[in-house]
Amino acid sequence: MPVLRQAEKLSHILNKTTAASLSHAHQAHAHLLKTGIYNVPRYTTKLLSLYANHQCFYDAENLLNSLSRPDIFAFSTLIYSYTKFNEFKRTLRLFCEMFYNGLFPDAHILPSVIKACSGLSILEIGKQVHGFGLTSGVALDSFVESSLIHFYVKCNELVDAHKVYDNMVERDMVSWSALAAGYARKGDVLSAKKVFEEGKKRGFEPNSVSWNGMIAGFNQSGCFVDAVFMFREMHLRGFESDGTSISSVLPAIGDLRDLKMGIQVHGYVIKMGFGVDKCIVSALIDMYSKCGCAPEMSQVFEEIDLVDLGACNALISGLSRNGLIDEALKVFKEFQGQRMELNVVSWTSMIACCSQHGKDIEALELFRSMQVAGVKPNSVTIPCVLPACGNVAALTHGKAAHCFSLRREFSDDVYVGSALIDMYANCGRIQIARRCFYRLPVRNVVCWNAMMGGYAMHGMAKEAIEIFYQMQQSGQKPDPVSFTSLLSALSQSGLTEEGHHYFESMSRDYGIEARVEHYACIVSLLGRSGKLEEAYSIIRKMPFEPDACVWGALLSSCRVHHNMSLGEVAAKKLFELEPHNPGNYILLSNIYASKAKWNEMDKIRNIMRGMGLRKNPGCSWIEIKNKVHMLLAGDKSLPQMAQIMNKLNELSMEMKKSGYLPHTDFVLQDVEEQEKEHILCGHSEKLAVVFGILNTNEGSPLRVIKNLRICGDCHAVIKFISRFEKREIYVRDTNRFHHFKDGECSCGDYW
DNA sequence: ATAGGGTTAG
Repeated sequence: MPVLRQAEKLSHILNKTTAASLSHAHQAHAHLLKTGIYNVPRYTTKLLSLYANHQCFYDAENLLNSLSRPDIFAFSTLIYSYTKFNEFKRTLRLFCEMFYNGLFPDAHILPSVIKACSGLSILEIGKQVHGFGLTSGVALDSFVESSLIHFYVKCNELVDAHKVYDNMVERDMVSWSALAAGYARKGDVLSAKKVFEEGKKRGFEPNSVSWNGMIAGFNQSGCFVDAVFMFREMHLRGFESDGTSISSVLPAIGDLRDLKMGIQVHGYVIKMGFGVDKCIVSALIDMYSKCGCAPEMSQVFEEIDLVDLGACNALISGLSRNGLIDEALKVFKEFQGQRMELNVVSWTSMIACCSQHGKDIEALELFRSMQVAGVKPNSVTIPCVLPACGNVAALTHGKAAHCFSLRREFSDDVYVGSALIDMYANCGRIQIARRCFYRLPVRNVVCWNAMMGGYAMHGMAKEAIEIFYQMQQSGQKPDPVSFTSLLSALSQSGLTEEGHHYFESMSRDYGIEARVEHYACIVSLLGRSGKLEEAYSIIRKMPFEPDACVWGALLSSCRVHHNMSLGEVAAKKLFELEPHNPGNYILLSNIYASKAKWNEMDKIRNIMRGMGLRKNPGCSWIEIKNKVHMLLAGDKSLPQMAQIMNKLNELSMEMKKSGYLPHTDFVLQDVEEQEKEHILCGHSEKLAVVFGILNTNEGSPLRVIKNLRICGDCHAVIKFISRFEKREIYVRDTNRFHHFKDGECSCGDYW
């Protein structure tokens, strides 16, 4: 067959090849191979683009590699497609190969290449591409420059983005809306609006992409008021919002809890027929959930014709946000049953829901199930599951999650890092927490606060103060949380003077007004050292209403220092603020008990009984050989209970011999006559310690975590055990570690 | 053939 005829045939096949039929492409490819017209760019380029649009990248690259002299069109076709399908690494590889083939990119290819650099957020490579563009002159093109602006914005280099913008000969709508959106995304409201206005001054009307970029940008940087403002402005200027603007503004409306506005937008959605848009529906569900409207949220979900995953996820997190944990779990299981392909967001939401609402074991179980289900946890999942590990001392699970992050290379993420610091500190491994902290290449305020909080929990005030100064030396300003951590560290160590100093300094030197949690810290700081009157006078001078935490801090201090009159004041307030919290009644009745005011004590107990309130069950966790054991006071079902009781008896004999007497106050009021005989009552932390002694090697330290405050009697008993059994014992209660060694405790006597 | 915008998890 003459070459011409063959070419015609090929051309015919290629023209027949629609997006739907790949077989024609393969046929044409075979034809190319058979004939000698392999290097006719017209055909190969067409074929390349067919392959690429079908995402048959293997075939496409095969074809490209078989060309003896691929031209620039062949490369640009494939590069364009790679970028279009987010195959950014392939884009960059091909870009390099172009140079090896002696070809130089033109202004048509660079935008795709730069977009790939944006997608991968690799600043260095992008800068090199930029440099090449400048030296070759290719960068003097508005398309290239716009993509460069976007690239620098994406890499958080606003200054460079602005430089590109400044050097442009002719700016267009795309360039200034990209820059304005960049400033909006960074939260620089003034610059964003300035650039936005400048475009208008030059005679360009913002189009829908410009408006949407601003709304989305403000939304992402937390400038919710500005996001909603832009949305309104857009309408005033006569722009109809499209689906994108709606789904960008709804989260902002939700965060502002602006239900009225939300309902208006919902109405608009219905009117415009946007109700079929997946993103909008998810955003509506999210908005209602943030406004606390669980029924409306569920209704939007009910009305969806074709349920999509985004909406399911929004529903799960919405239920969780509104405290409907069991509902969320039910819905999650239902979706699973309906063979819904749950993704990493679904699982992560569910895990977060459990770990945020005290269902730690469930969270750990879900984390395991998700991996069994073949869904890979990501850098958001890890910080959701780690607190659960910390709460129940599941160090092995925590370490596994740590290893997982190392393998997947997101252990350097600031949120993962902070959660790791927190988890290790909560599991009593402050040195590992410390190592994680110093390993982090970049730290934000959350990391610093986590480290300070860890030291606080371990009563290491000196180290906490050091971190407080280090963070400032490294240019990180403290935030309100930093002061909470710092003050609680000082409070744990009884550094009253210093605590007072930093409390004053907070507003004076740092411009941070004391929040209610800071008042709670300073009250417990003063209360701990017995300065109860001073604490009370601070409460009275507070510029806003003290909450239950503040009064609670005062009440527990009164309990420790046996101050009845102030204790009654605090308790009275607490009974108003949280009438159903049994802890407050118990504290007050314990104060009465310590003063032998049996009548008053009985009165409080009767009130409790009348309200049907029972003491929160105490429980402790201990991890032994990779398994977490939960111990409940008086749990008869524990297999080793008999052994534990034997051991307790043995210990109690020893204690009697060395003259130990239990506290005479509240502990004995709570227990059965028979148990009083044993001196050692059934409190869970004590059970956990003995359980640990029975099940671990001699000399190895024990780490126990308790959900409530450690009991005074247990405190003394564990001190004894630490000496008698020659064990280091760490017990963490609600906010700190008690380190028992050689009959001493790191925080001195019972607190 | 080329550039800019969206939902749900911390």
